[in-house]
Amino acid sequence: MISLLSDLTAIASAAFAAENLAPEFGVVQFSDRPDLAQFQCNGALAAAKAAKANPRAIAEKIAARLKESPLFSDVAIAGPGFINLKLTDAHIENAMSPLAYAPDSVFPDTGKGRQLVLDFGGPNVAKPMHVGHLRSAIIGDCLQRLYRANGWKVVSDAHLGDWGLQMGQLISELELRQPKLPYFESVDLSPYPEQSPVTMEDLEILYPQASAACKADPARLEAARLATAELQAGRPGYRALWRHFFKVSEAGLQREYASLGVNFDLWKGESDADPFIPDMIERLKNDRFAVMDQGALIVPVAEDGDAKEIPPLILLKTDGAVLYGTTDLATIIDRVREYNPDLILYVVDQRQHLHFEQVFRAARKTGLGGHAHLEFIGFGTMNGADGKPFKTREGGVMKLFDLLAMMTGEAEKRIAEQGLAAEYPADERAAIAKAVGIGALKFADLSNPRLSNYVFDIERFTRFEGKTGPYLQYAAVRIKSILRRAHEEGFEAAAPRIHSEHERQLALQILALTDALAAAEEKRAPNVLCDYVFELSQRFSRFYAEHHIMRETDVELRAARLGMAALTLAMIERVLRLLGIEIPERM
RNA sequence: GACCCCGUAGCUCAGCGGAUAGAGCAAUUGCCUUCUAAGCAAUGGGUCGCAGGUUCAAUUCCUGCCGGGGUCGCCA
Repeated sequence: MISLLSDLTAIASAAFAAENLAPEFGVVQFSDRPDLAQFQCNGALAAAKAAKANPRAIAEKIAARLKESPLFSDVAIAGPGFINLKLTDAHIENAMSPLAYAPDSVFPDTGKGRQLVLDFGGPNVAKPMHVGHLRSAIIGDCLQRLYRANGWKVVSDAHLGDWGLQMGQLISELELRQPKLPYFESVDLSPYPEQSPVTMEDLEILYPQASAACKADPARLEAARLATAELQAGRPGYRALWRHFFKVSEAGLQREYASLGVNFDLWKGESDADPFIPDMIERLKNDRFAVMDQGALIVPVAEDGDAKEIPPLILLKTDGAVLYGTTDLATIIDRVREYNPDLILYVVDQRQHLHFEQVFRAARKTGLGGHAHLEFIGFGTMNGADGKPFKTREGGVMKLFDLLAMMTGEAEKRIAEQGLAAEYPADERAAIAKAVGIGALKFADLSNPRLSNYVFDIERFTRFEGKTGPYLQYAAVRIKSILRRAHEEGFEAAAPRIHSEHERQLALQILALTDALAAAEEKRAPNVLCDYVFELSQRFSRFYAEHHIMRETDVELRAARLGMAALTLAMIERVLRLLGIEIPERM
């Protein structure tokens, strides 16, 4: 692992310590002024403030010590006391050399020995997946890949919504339509039929109608509530029917996630927490954490110093049914018992922030979270051109399946427009279009900071120019093409060397990946990776425009440049893999 | 009403205590008989919502205001 920033920070910290100043002042960062330096340390300014001393005088002392290190080709003081640093080319080349034969050594071992559980706050059973679930899937998938690559043990859970009111709504709706089905007898008639009475298509029609009926008619809502409570209480026919709903939906959801290239270790749902609920409630009542209030069983979670009143977490409704707060809390018990995680991340829409704040407080207060740090990873919405959450042209919620088809179609159009892949077999062309369409969508989504809302603009996302997924895929394909030709010509590659400013800038960016990976993990921010890989591709393009590799007659120089190209590709591949974006072999 | 997020170039967005505020798109201008020009090089474009405050230093932190989005116990 090569973390230039950590290494340089260690050296600068030692210099501060040697001057009897706090080593924390030695933080080194990439330079804000690339025209002046590669790296900078601003610690002298802060140290001067703390010691009420002259910042330039402190900077002079630190710089004098740094100049003793053979790593630097230049140590300079600028402005009020910035310490500007440049590395020697020899050091940059040395730092790159391990990467050339072990590219995976870029990954920082930040997660070593630590366990992460990733909760995707998944879609609801019996409802089709739509764009609202897109960001959770894309961001969550990127995070699971990133944490795994950085050495964490990761367990990801789709965590389907399968235990709430929507199940009762479906059951009572179906009961109304087909009262003769055995599931509705109040006595246990098991074994129930193995064949589901409904298909996914049936559910997609059934649910909106049930939902609308409940909105319009209080009696229907009451029936749905009752069915929910009875399902949770264990009524055999309802449980059997519910299992059919779950199975039928799960198959459909797995297909949709797979087409997006997203996989989970666990396909659990809220219902999997059910066995833990009775004990949990018993314990929380005994320990006086849970109290009755207005007919419901709640856990008060207000804390001193709250800027506003935080409502309590409701464990049991007046009718005895549980809510998602209950299952979320019980799920923590399950996860602590099963994995004893250090960290649990919830990748869920920002609008659920308050809900998770309540759950986390309840977990902390009652101690049932073990030593796990619970963290809410919120995200903004994908909006239409009108600034409202993205809808179909007809105003309905767009299904994920349709969105992916739309992206692939647009990609196909773009590829054809450019006359790319024209003479490739049709199936390869289709595969490229799919990779480009999905890559465009994922990159557009991930390159925004998580919390920002963004506007869906298919035309912009699928462009091959600018900061887009297709641009990056194409950049990688171009490098592949060069390497393939070189191979055909029998040209050897060697360790990358620095002969020009373009090579120096490219090499520094290659070496910045470890720090970018660590920063992306720490901030749980995929956009850091997007920024990194875009900058890397741009620097490669400059290098590529300036230095013609194949035409280079100096054999050693050509070999070093091939090595640089290969190393750049290796880094782009690694980052795009973390983003969940495929790179075609050719385009 | 309270609380949370957001207001930065024509557009979409970064940056979030430091040196000349960045990128992509759009605009203008060069560069393809040369590794895929989907690129590269260059130019123009900003009182960082408004008003105060803290600091040697504020787009960045604090307060107030204006504008947009969101949330506020028995849905998820």
